[in-house]
Amino acid sequence: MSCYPKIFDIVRQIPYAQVATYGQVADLAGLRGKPRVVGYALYRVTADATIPWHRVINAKGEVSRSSLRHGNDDLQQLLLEKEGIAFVKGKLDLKKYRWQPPLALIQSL
DNA sequence: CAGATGACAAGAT
DNA sequence: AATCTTGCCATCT
Repeated sequence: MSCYPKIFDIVRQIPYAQVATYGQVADLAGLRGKPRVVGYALYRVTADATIPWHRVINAKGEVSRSSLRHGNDDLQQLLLEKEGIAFVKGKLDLKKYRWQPPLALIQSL
């Protein structure tokens, strides 16, 4: 089991109806420039942890579909839509839904 | 042990 | 605007 407490902690802090990009999470987790590690961390823990993994998306504002997921690639988008996030052509408005991390978190970089 | 892979991002073309 | 290239690093084969 990989140990990425920071990443989980960050993701867990994403509020309802908001999303964060991998780069953003990586940045806040002290992994500046290593968004892939975030993806991997989530990929391994998702099934185990109770974190809002669906609120983590790529920088393009789309949900990543790999089909290697829990089993459902549409699930993520579905959950987000359920939270009130509007998808347009499989993409969402990052300007609108992007999570703005607490200042304390930013300063702890 | 070495090479390939991947839920990505930012810069260049 | 869209696609290609490079960087980065844990995990997989």
